Amino acid sequence: MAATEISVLSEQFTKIKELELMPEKGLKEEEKDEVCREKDHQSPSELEAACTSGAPQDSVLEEEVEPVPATSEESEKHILTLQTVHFTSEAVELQDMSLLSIQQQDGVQVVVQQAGPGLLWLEEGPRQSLQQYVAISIQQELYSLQEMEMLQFHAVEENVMVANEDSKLAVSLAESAGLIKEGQEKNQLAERTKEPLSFVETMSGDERSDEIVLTISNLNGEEQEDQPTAGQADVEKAKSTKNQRKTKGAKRTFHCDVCMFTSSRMSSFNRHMKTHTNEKPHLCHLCLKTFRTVTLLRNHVNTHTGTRPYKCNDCNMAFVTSGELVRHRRYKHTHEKPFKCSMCKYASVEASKLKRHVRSHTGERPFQCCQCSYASRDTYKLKRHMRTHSGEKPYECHICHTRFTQSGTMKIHILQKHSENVPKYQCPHCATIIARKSDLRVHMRNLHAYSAAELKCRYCSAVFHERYALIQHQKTHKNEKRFKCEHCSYACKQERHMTAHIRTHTGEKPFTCLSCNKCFRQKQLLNVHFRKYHDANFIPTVYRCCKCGKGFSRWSNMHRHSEKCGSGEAKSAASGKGRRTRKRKQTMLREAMKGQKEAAKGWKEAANGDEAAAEEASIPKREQFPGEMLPGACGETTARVKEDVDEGVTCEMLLNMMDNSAGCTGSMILASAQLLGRPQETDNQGGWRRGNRDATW
DNA sequence: GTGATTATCGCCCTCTGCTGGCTCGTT
DNA sequence: AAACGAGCCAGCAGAGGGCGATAATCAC
Repeated sequence: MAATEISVLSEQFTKIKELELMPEKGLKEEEKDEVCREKDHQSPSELEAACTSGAPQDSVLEEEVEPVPATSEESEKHILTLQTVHFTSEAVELQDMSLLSIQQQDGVQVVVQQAGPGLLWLEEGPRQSLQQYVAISIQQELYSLQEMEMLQFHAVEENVMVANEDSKLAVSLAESAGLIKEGQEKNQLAERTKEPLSFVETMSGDERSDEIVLTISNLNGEEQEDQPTAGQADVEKAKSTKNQRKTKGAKRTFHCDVCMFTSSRMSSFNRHMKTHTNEKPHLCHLCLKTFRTVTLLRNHVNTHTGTRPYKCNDCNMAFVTSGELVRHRRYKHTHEKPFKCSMCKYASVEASKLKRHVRSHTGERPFQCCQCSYASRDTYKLKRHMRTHSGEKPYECHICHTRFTQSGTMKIHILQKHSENVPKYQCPHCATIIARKSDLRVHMRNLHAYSAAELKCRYCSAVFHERYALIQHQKTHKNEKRFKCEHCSYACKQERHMTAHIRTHTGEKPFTCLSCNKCFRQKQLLNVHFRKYHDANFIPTVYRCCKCGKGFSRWSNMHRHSEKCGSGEAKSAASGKGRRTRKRKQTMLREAMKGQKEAAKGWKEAANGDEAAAEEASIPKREQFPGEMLPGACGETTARVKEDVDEGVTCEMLLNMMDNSAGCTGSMILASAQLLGRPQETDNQGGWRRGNRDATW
């Protein structure tokens, strides 16, 4: 706290008037502004007080009160102008704790309380919670107290410079009151309490008016950085209130009534006052823009001429002002960062950057969006955020003209969409390559993060703590023939297959032909037998080579022959493989392709199937997979049909079964027709053409 | 009083990371 | 066909760097 000079005549007391509250931003937390809120209740008239009992009868209080902004945007600083009240010291009994109570017109009291020898307290305001004490010594010192209670002493020591002709005496109020030790710092005091702390700055007022300007600052409050300045200055007021206050015979102090500016130099003060006016006498002859100072004009003209006299020795940058060059060198070359964060290792070149950084520690968000609850820590983020409300997308891709709200988003877009050498990010834990780093992070979080909960395999008892490991493990169960025969090497994927297989070891044949008593292991085999030997309408299939026309009772024999003949049988299968590689864009096509896959797998599996059952049915396995599925055939149905075939059930058996089944679908018929190699006998909907069937069967 | 220096404000930028919708492949 | 998973992608915000401009202060 800068000491200020005051001039208080001996044997004079002063009364307080509240001169002005400095308007501030409305973003301050209310708890910081208790003092101000209290003051808000005070109207100018409230501050007009009259001496009550105990006050000298011959004293006349001259009260000048200026309006207090009645907003919640309280100031952390208050200017109290003390005007001398000319009553004599004899009129005041300097007894301990005597009071000079000043009754204000509307009932609000300003209590002038004598704290002790040499001290005068001024208790202000109607509420005891606000106790702005100003202790004034009879010996010309002026002090302040926020709290004077012994046990919760919150007053802040403030050196009050006494602008005396003979001496400037800085006396700590607390020291004077004997309540705190000499030299105790106000910061230490601040740490001792969480209650708002205030201190008083005293500034010498106009000599003739004997005004003393007190600035009460809330020590717990934050700095006034980034707070809006006072409202637009009233130029006339500024001119009329050139408070070139000075102390009696001492160093003059010039105080701006528009803002808090003070200066001991007239030139500085005058230069400052020009900031409150629109006076810009210096004209640029190139663009007719005007400036306040010659220096500003010169810098501006340099922007026209491109003159940048301050050149960096380490790079080709040049600047208009020397300050810019110094700062540039700190950023780019010397890396000198004088502003260091006390809470982390951050350091910055500029103080404003440190202030901005500190908000990341404090969580302060002074910049509130007017349309939503968002608040940002700096102006740019708020401005950027406002685009979400306006829909503005100022950044456009020069290639595809897509627009973006942020330049970074556009940059990523161009890099990923329009660049050739797109960077890829390899997952360190697996082979996955991901285009964006952030997505790689998501990948690692989802798949490679340790899971405290046990991730159990759905097929076995294995347990994992990483999702990726679980997935990889479960893939090992895919196509796994989990049912293994205890008596041989046979294995299959379905339990019913194993049941049928076990009968080959036990010899069990539960299905008996009613006509000849022949027994079979599977019902389907019995059905085939019955139709072949006991059904008069049964016509055996003859497979003919498409090249030479030779007939065969078994498809496998025909196929083996046709390969030697150069038949296109094998060729058609190869062309189907090519189609499998095409991208499936439509559901029908996908299903068709799936059916082809299943058919191909079924073919392979059939080659390793139950030869005994096949022999028993007298139909070779390969006859069951003559070619590809047509588009539209249900893959699942094909798989089911294939599985039955795998058990030794022939296509004819299946068709019979389906023919007698109410649940028979077109796709099932079509699948069976495919398996029989006679898709031409189905209609467009997969239905069996009864006539053809009858002719064949 | 004036120029130089320093401090401050404000703006824009980049880098970074998270989020959720979308798309596509798999189940 | 639907559910689900995973990568792609744009939107959005946090944090900090850099600089233009101007006011305040210092030195002469």
